[in-house]
Amino acid sequence: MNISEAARRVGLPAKTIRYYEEIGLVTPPRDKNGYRAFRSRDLHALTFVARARSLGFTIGECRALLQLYQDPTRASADVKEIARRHLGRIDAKLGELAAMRATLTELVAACAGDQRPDCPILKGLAPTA
Amino acid sequence: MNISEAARRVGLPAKTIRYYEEIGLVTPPRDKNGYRAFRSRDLHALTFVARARSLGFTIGECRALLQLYQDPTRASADVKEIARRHLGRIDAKLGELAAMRATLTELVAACAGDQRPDCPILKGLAPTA
DNA sequence: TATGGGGCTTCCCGTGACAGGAAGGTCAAG
DNA sequence: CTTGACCTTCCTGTCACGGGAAGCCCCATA
Repeated sequence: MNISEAARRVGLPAKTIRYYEEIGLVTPPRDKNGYRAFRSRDLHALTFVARARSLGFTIGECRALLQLYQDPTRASADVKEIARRHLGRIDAKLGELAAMRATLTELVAACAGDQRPDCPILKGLAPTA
Repeated sequence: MNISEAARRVGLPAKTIRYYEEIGLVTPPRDKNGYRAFRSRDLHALTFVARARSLGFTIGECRALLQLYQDPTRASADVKEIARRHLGRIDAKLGELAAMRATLTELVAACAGDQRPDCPILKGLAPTA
């Protein structure tokens, strides 16, 4: 199977699949003409990575998860540890964004949004001293 | 005032301040020895940008906000529009992260996290078919 | 058989917002 | 006079790709 068909099936751009091959996440063999020939295991790996990425795992984490996925002697504790760390990052990010949102919402609510120059948003950003 | 003192006062790394000068957010004059000489207006602008950045505005938005800040004939509507757009981005991001968090939390809860290979997290990432 | 239009390949540059580090000039203190 | 802390520019790397150029390859149609 050629790359565009593989891309269609796993829902990733062909560019991304080439990149994943370059960094060693998948290693599809080549046809005589040099075209990549994707096997079902390649599609499996790509789908796995696509899902992990959509949950926000980094490429490094995807690589580790993929190796665990392909290792029948894995310990689920190792998988869980990676996921827990990522969950921590997500919570941290959620906290940051919530704080930004709170401040911004206040400022936006306080701003008249008309033709006058007076603006609580700019005042909120300006140095206090 | 030299860069390290300016950095200390506005709470930004010197590297970042040089970068902000490079992209034209601040234009401190130079001493005879070539050192940047920060005036209070430069410190004001840097502090303003630092705060806007901490609220998640992009550099482009900071540039626009800074121009409005420095323009006494501005309309607060223009400021508010930038802030509203950004608020929309934050809400979108919060939504994405909340969805990731929900899925991940389920998977992590379902995983025993022991020495056995059976792992609901990996199952959740694996292709269904 | 020529040709035209896809699809495939590699290679290189650009993204955002900086961080790290090398090479070298400058300044104040001892 | 030297040392060490500044400062400067310049180059490279980050993360996860996207865009686009130059050049094969394959198939269908005239």
